[in-house]
Amino acid sequence: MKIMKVAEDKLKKAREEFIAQWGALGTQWGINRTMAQIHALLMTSPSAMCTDEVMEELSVSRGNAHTNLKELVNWGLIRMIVIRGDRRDFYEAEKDVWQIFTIIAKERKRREIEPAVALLNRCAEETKGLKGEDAKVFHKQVKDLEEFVTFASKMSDRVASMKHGLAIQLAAKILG
Amino acid sequence: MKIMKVAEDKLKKAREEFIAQWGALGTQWGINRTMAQIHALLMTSPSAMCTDEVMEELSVSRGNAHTNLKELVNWGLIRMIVIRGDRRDFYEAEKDVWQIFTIIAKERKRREIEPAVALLNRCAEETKGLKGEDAKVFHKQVKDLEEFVTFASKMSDRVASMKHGLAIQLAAKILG
DNA sequence: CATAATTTTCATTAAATACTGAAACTACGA
DNA sequence: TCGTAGTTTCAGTATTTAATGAAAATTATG
Repeated sequence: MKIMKVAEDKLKKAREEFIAQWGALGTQWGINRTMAQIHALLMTSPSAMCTDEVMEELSVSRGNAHTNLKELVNWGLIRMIVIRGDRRDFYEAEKDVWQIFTIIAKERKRREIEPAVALLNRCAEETKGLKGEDAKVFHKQVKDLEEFVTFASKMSDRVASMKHGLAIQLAAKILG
Repeated sequence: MKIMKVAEDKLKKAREEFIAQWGALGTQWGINRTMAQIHALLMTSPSAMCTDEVMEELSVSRGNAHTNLKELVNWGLIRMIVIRGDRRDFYEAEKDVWQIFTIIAKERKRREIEPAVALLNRCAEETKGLKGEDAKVFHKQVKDLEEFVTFASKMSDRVASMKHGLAIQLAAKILG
């Protein structure tokens, strides 16, 4: 089609920008560009897509598309679906923002918080009761960090396990 | 000193582990290893340190030490101090965990949240009122994300600007 | 002002991470 | 059982990011 309606063109441009930039942002939060782009693509797609469509839309290799689709399935941000009479695997994104948030919070906790807590625990334990100025300073700092991070972790769990509506109520209290 | 007391040895081991592992964790949250290690080193140091001491302790180059010390000062996680009669710059870490938390939250917001909000705003604006199934799907998703992220951002501000004591009270409510 | 101590910059090198493309594998229908 | 369409893996390559080390700039001191 040579001539495209202005509205269609606008949408296409906006969507392309969204996908490209979401990919760039992804690298900021420690997920690779392709993974973030696929996520953006599927979140804003009106229908499920197969691997080849993803490859085509983002101009990436099959291996790259495949790896990142699987990773997104692992996270729970997208799911594989089967279409009757089609041998290919299709994928669709979770679109509920609260769900997306809780999934990401859970994953971040697993990768960023839990190892930190484990380390802090270990270091606090190993230096408990040691004498001397240096040991005191070290132990206190590590202990303080441990308590704070453990606490923050519990809070995060609590909030992430709420129903969307309840979380909104809580937020209203805080902001109000 | 050839022979070291057991207690000193234990402390040294624990501190070395803490610094090494904190560095590894740092890479998970998108800050480079050296920066995280310097932070760990200074947080658990009983006194301020100069660049050469940092280089020595972590076995890193002058350039690397310098760059990351400056970056930590920028963040506000450490500060430069002057010692009478010594030309060298010394550095000491902020040790209060609530302060550390608010500084990190602020920086993360600036780097991760704000650009996302700007993008979502732009994309929602550009597709407002467009006709067609695809445009509707795109606009709704982007709008939902925008609202959620804006909201989360406000919450984060609110919590980070609280005094430690108040935050604890609030947390007690949530956990209670 | 000269010089010595220290900090800062930056071109180069090294390390970590992401991507490609082709081969191996799997499942299915003829 | 063979051929085909699709999926999965992975060695090699490209890209991105971090670290080095030496030179340039800055600052204090006699």
